[in-house]
Formats: sequence, C-alpha cells, structure tokens
Amino acid sequence: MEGLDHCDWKLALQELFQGRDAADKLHGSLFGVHEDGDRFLAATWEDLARMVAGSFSKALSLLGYDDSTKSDGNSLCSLPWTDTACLPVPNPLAGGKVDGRGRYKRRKSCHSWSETTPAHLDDGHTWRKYGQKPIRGSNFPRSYYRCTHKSDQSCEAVKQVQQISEEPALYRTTYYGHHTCKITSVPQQFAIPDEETEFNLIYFDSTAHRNTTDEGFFPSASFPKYYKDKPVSLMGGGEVQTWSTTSSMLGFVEGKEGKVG
DNA sequence: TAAATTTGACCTTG
DNA sequence: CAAGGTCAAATTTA
Repeated sequence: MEGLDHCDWKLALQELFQGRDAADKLHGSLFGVHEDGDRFLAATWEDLARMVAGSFSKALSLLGYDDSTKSDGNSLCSLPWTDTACLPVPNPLAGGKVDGRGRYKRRKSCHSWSETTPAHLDDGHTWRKYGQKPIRGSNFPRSYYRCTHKSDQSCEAVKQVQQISEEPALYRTTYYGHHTCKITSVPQQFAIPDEETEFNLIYFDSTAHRNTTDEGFFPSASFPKYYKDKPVSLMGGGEVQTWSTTSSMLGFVEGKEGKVG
C-alpha cells in the first residue's frame, strides 16, 4: 500500500470498518440473533448487504484492486473530510446584523460524504449539536453537529444526521469538512491491544505510512472482540453524543494528522 | 458551574 | 417566498 496516500488510507479504513460492521449485523440477523428478532425486515438485510458490498468495493478501490469506483477521476481526497473549501465562511456583506448571526455562506454543491447506517458509528470525534430542523418531505428532523473543538482548535468539521426510516431504523450522516483538531484521548479499546487471538478481523500495519515517532496512532491496530460485544448506540430522538467502536480507529487515524494550518 | 442541548430568530439560496 | 443552515440565548444536564 505504499502508493496509497493518507487520505485514501483513511477512507479505506472507514469503508472496511463500516463494511465489517454491516457484515456482523447481517450475519447476526441471518442467524436470528438480531435484537429485532422476527420483526427484522428484509429491507434491512438488503440495506446491510448493500453497505457491505459498497464498503468493501470502495476499500478495494482505494487499495488499488478495483478501479470501478474511481473511474470518475475524482480522488476520494476531495471528499468532505478534506474539503475545507465548501465550509461555510463568514460573509461580512450579509445581513448587516451586529450580533453576528447568519454571517455565513451556505455551502453550495460542495462534495459531501454520507453514509447510511442502522446505527450510529463512532468516528472518534466529539460533536456538539447546534441545530435541528424539520425537513420537508421527511417525518424526521435533521440534526446539525459541529466538532466540539471548533472554538478551541478551529476545527471546522460538521455533519448532519437524519433518520430516514423508522423500521428498520436507518440514519444518514453527511460529513462536511475534516477534523483539524487533535484527539488527545486514546480510546481504551486501542490503548491496550487485546490478545493475539482477538486480532481476527482486521489487522493494520501502518509501518508503510508512519514511523515510530508518530503520535496518536497504533503501529499495529486491530479489532478485537470488544467491537462485537459492544453494541453501537442507536440514535434516538436526535440525541446521540456517545458513540463507540467501529470508527474510533478512524478518528485516531484522522487525529494523527495534527493541526492543519 | 461548565458544557451540552434546545429552540426560535435570522440568514442564504434557489 | 419556501426551504434549509446557522447563530446564540435560554434551558438542561452532568
């Protein structure tokens, strides 16, 4: 993977984690252990299957084994993780208000990266909700989140979360911008790697990308059983602030970038 | 008491 | 003008 730049690397990890998450859920539901039991709908299987296929296809593409998803010539680095150009910027000409409200430009048709999941996944970052709006044509409101470190680290990452169906519960998360904040806390799951036997799902060797002095990333990361044992918190009533597991590693990967600019 | 959430006002865009 | 996105005061929570 020497040819993989950091952005593709992150995205590949994201897709792999998401794909495995969906695969686990699909496996559970196929064997009748899903929490919804008999009421678990075929539509959910379809969604999960689609997620599995999509995630792994993207990851493979990023890793150079399938160019079908890169045929448009767009590097995935142009996705919102790294696209700060589409972030809202102050607009001193707007409004003329003295209280600073509304001095921004709405992001237009900037790239957005979104995912639809049955549950919320931890991206390793903390978010603060700053708004909620009813969306025309949707039974569910859309929630707006920004990075908790917007003020202290000028981190401009934002995301929107909207429930798109009730049964099965599906949530669409759209990310804009990327995190420039540093993650200072190490997810415990990663701080103390589990026993070797637990490294059974995904194993990362970052030596091709990092040297030993790098901070905030494990030379060899894996996903031990904790992930399977710890259900991902569902987002109920627009309130989700405690995420865990799957993408914690991604958050960590993101965090190793350090501050930009 | 600090941090997070709620919610109505205000803004931009189409 | 409607819809969607953001701000910030008020309120809630830890």
